[in-house]
Amino acid sequence: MESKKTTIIDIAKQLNVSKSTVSRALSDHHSIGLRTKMRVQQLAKELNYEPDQTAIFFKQRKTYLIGVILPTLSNTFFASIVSGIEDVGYNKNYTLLLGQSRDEEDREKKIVETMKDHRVDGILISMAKSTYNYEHFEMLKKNNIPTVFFDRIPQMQDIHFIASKLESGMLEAVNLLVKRGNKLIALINGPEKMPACKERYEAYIKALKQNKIKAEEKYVVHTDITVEGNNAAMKELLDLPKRPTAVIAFNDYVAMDVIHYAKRHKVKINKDITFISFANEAICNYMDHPPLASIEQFPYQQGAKAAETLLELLEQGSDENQKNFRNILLPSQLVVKVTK
Amino acid sequence: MESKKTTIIDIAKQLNVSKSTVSRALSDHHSIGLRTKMRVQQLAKELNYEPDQTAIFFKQRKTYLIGVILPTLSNTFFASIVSGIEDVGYNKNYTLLLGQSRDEEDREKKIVETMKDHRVDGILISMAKSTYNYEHFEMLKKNNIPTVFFDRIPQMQDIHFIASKLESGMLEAVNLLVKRGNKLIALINGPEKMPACKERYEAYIKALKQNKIKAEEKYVVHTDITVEGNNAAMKELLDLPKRPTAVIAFNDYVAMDVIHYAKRHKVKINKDITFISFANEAICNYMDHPPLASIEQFPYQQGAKAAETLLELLEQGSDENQKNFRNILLPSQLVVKVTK
DNA sequence: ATAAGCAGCACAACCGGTTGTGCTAAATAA
DNA sequence: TTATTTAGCACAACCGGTTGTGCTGCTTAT
Repeated sequence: MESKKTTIIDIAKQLNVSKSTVSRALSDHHSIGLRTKMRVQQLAKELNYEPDQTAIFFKQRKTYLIGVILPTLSNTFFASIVSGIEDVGYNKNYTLLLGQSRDEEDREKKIVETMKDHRVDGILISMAKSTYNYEHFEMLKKNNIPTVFFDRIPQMQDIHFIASKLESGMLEAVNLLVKRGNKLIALINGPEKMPACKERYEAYIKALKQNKIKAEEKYVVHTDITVEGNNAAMKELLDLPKRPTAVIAFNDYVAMDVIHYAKRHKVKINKDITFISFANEAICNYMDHPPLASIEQFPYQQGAKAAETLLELLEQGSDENQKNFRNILLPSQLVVKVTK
Repeated sequence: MESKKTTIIDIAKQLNVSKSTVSRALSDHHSIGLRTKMRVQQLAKELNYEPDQTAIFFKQRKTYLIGVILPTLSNTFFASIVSGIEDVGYNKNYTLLLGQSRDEEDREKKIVETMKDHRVDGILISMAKSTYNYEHFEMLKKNNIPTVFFDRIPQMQDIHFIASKLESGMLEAVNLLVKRGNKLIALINGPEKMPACKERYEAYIKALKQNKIKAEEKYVVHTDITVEGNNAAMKELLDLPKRPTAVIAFNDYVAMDVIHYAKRHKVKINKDITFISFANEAICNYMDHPPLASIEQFPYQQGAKAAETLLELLEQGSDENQKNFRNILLPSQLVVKVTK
């Protein structure tokens, strides 16, 4: 068990050459003679030499690390995104530094600091719910650390971001519902503050308009995404004088709850009321009464695309990074779960 | 926009002091006078000085990085584990380096190399399915990189590991089934090569024995965890001359499939045949006919414990690390889903 | 008044590589 | 044969900090 790692200097001493010679010999520099090259390389192998990357990183100012900051991994959506990021990074020899903000602004800020301290080459962020102050994002800009936001985008000018465009999926959903004869289409949306909520609402309104259905406020209800909140939202809809014939739920989990609730209240799923939701999680495939369809947002692809975008930024000069800001919106897509 | 980062030398020059003085002033060393300390610290603030961690890491031979290597994040179980690891690491100022082996031995090896290159302080690994050669693990040992294995443990001597002990949960499961009058208890196990599979089998045999039930080979079937495999396994059991009255499934996903299959074949769930499974995923709560119970393995806690263990190893000397090997088995626990 | 002690700081080595420059000897050209 | 090139290597600076040692000048004790 060799006690210490062998360095370039150890090799230099044993061979009575200078350490620069060793360095160049190992990197196959032309100004080193074949004989010495061989000797160095062989001894390096014998001594099990491995360059100290921290020294190299230190010298080259490049770490091959990319920071990933997101609310939590305990969420299939984000976990898939990270999975995509890692795959892309792996192929280009980048390693992920991971931090969960837990949706807390302070923790997010501290993680950003840590990432900067570790001199990551770039950062991918999905913002915490509670983040209202953007100074840590501004700081990244000032420090010229390439940053790409994904999914949860801050309201800032001149940033790179990538997100899923719900519009396309929502339109498909409404089209399908209308084609099946639905005219009273309700929306169970999430917490009003969330950008994702606002986006769904706008897409919903737009899709209705395209189908020449006039939107009615009472058919849009909100849930805080707890079981109780979900049930309450469904109750609200069921209590309406004219029940909706279709419900678009904030996501699959909400859909599961409200479907469960509706069943308990004698609603025939996808007959009396047709359900459609967001995310297209695997769970849907195992439900006895899954929603008719779910709008897939392709988290893995989103993560992969975000990583690719960041890596492109890294390859080009830092001047370019502050110019052409990439604002990428990936289309979502309706996936029909129940065919019959 | 300051073009370059300010260094300790910039400060030293402007104040006409040596860089060592600046360094010590910033770290509040006692041998520096109050006046200079103040001057240095103020200028440092003005110039927005931030120490270059890569230089410090390089000098101190400590990175505050811990590597996490696992098959995939696209799996609730592993994602939760990482979530637990990150939380513990965060509180002790460690950051995670993440790599997915995708269950490929080569990729696992390459990731281990990368982690070592990045001079992580320690590593947490859950082994890839296909890993049969352990030389990269041995290498970690030789290089004195503290390593803790979790969940998927290699068959090696003298390693630290942490895993979930299925025995306790399995015993609870069988006890419950027997209490409810079941005597023909089947096991739908996973791929025979997987250690998790072997462990379930042994726990199953042991639990039966404790309940004085004699195990019959035909009541133990295997699935490759595909939908088809799951259905085939269930078919095998239903085709038996004497159908089992209870089935313990490899995990919740398998359970969902086989329950689905059984229902299609007129089996009354948890009446004709009682189901119990592993993992206790959230999905169970949304099924119309969930298994009677599921054996929870507390992945988040497992991750947290693994991280704590590694951090303890980091705090003690490297001599100690190679002596008292921590083999921790966390008890699993039966969670009853259906109360009526 | 002088020696001893200590506060306060500078100098330099070090971590392990990379890289620009310069020296020496052999090879080639004049 | 002498001048010029060039191959092959050594030397040293550098990246940005940390840390051991030594020097200076003031304060205190004798």
